Amino acid sequence: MVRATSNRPESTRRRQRWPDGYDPENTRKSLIASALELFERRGFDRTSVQEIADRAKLTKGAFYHHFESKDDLLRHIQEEYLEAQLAAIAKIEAGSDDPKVRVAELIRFSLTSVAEYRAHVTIFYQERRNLTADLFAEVTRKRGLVESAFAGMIADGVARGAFRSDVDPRIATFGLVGMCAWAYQWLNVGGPLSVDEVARQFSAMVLEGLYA
Amino acid sequence: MVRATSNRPESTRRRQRWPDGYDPENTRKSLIASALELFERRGFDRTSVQEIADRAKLTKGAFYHHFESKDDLLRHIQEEYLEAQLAAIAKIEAGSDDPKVRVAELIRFSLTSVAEYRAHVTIFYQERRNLTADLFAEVTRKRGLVESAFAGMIADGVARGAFRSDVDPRIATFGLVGMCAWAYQWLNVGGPLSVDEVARQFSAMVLEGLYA
DNA sequence: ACAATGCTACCGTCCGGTCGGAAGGAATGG
DNA sequence: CCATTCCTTCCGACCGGACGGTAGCATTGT
Repeated sequence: MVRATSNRPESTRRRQRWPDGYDPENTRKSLIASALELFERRGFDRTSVQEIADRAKLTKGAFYHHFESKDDLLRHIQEEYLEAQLAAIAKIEAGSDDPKVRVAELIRFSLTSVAEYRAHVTIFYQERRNLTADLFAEVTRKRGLVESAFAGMIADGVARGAFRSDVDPRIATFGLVGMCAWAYQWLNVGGPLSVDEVARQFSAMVLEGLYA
Repeated sequence: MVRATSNRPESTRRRQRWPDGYDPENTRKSLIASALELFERRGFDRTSVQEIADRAKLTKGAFYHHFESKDDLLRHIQEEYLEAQLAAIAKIEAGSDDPKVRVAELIRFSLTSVAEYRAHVTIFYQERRNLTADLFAEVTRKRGLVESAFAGMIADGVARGAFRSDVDPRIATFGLVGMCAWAYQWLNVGGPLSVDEVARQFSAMVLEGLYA
């Protein structure tokens, strides 16, 4: 439970040259990749630092050279995912302002990111409580921004008469977010259901309803 | 990770009488209650048996008298929840066979059970992987029955023309289940949103759509 | 020389689980 | 009615192992 950030100022770090194209930053990446896989499959608590190092064909010493603590690594993973989320939201908000289009876009984007960042997402939702209190608050805040985007678009749709007036934007948002977030439990990239098809079905269900 | 069931054959157990209405079965219950609270708040792995015992004003010795292992307790909690789920499903299936009514009922029931069994639900979804492989399979199977109920009702609605013909029952089911299951992340009984109101909104959104 | 990188060995702590036994009601037998 | 034994419940000390993290050193490129 060590505090303190480990943000290494990339700009001030002189990169060392290693033989035959070896890049020391790769070890960091492979440690993260190793952790992503292990955390996703067995959870944060049941994955030891030793195992993370082993899987990356390194040692604990190397791990603790690159990360302050196990928590620090978790934090890194969470932020990696959140940054991607926020960037994508911004892109959608810069596009069409038709509420229907926006909601459909948001659904599709959410599902895409679940498929793409599967391990990140799983870890994000399952291991949030392992963060320190203040870090948890920060992560929750950023996550709230994503949900606010949903809520804002729906509220906008209601205000402009595109959506039914008796829709409660907060509740509808919870439903939408849940629908999409839950996909991390069952949606696999190689599976029988394509992301686009799922997105289309979800949009149709939510926008037009199931009724014939 | 001990196997073996701890099902004590109640019928063959002679109950002992204790002074002033003391019931030894209360010990078991308070251990479970203690664990429910701690598992929900801090997770299975980060809760020690000692803490569970402490909170119930007992000792580890007492705990291991009533449960075979920590896993055994988790298993007990999971099954407690699943039994309640399956019973409720059966009740709905015995009621109206109008697909629209059934889907609405299922949504309301799902949300109600999330509100009522909040700790159980949280633990169920977050700690499934801590079960042994075969127990996990069993739990997943039972959970599958619940989801099959959703899927069956939607497929039925499509077949009978109540729902649009281009709806994929599998995907719609995933959406519905996700919407409801996700409620464990935000729905609180004492909160500003009543379960019935949320259920009505969800039903309207899914059945009639958002469009004005 | 120096900084970055990675390795080995080690430490203190905590945790799941075990074990022998204490307390005391229930059953038995006289 | 008392004495003995048995069973259930619970206690508390303890064990073995695993885990997060540290310290010191070896190697290598600049």
